[in-house]
Amino acid sequence: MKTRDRILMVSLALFNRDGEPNVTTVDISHELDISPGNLYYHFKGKDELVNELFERFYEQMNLILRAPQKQTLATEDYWFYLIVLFEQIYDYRFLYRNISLISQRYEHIKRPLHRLLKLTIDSCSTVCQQMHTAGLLNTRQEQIGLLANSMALTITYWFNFDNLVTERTDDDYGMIRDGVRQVMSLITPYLGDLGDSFLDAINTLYIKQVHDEHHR
Amino acid sequence: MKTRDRILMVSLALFNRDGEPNVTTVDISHELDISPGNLYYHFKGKDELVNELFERFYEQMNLILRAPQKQTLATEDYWFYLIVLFEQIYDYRFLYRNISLISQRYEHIKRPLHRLLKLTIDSCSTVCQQMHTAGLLNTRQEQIGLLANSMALTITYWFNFDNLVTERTDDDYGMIRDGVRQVMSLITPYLGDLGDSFLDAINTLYIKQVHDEHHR
DNA sequence: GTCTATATAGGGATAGAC
DNA sequence: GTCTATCCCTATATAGAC
Repeated sequence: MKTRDRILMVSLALFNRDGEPNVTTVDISHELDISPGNLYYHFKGKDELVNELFERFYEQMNLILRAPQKQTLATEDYWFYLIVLFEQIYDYRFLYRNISLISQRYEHIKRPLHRLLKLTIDSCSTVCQQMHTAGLLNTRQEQIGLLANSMALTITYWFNFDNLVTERTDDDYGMIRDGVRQVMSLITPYLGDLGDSFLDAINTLYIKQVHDEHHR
Repeated sequence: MKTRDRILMVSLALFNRDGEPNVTTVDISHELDISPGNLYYHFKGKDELVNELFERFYEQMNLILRAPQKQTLATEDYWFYLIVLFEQIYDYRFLYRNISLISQRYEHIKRPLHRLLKLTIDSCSTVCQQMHTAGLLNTRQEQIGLLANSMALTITYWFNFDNLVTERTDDDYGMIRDGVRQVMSLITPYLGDLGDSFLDAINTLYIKQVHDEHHR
């Protein structure tokens, strides 16, 4: 594996673990057992490092978030869709952990990040609209905007919130599971009769997963 | 006004405007037209400054968040309650803007901040429980936990989210109004028949406020 | 490509005069 | 209480040898 790529991988890991503002170029090079000078041979500076990580994230997110607009998902796929989305964010959660600061400090990231957030709302909106059209979602038109906001807000800040409130270790997959569940809970009240059975299904799956983890 | 208090006030204003990590002790003293040395005469350092601001916030929040547990609110007061809560957070929004970082950097703040978040969830839970008992909230017991989570998450990150997504100027009162509306929207689907009229009432008030602002 | 050594800058903090 | 001067530390970044 090329040094350049190793730097990117280790940086991502450290940023996610300790938070981007708390990780220095010296920390990164030390973790890699290379000299700081070497790191600066591969990257002009910390900026370029963060920018490149963001770029990779951006490409992926763009694909994921635009998927619902390209083709209507099957009902049973919404669940899966959320998992994919959460897993992607989880991999680059450092970007969301100090989102204001990163948006301020890294000029190149500011605009595309803003676009991603807008896109997240749009994507949620599209999904709701599709469910509404399919007769699944029993909601008034003006509620959809608010609902999409709530979904996007939850998606954006879930790991942040969970991290502050619970005592989970950072690599706990339950973070993702609970995040998906939390977003789902925003939709269930609009599902009408389906809602209850849907809720039961989620809870069964939820309890099953917790059970599985416990006995692993 | 004593210098010590002026320092606190100006610090709060700068933290809120630019974000705590971007404000230095030199910035603060410069804004006050005093020397950095003078600032350090009144406060041991930036830590003590932030800690004291947080303490004031903590006292207030404690009072507000415990109110619902002390006595059941009248139905029409929930709206008002949310406004009070959002206004308090707005005054110290710098604490929420970089909440992870502040929780990491300021050891003294970590635990009480954690308690405040827990308390926020509890408070939301209590309110939901009360509405449920009063027959207003048509929800299954296990949904209340998730609902309280969503409310707390929205309350915690609203200004953050709004700030990233909209182009509002920071002193726009609409931030608070929309935040309240967003939290309310989480409850409305459970209000049954009342929900629609409630939703209409919110929207009327909302449109009225926007209209008023526009013609001020 | 990688190293060592070092420059630079900024923020936090103190000493001592007034 | 307030100021000036200054120190220290840390993080970013560069120069030049290997």
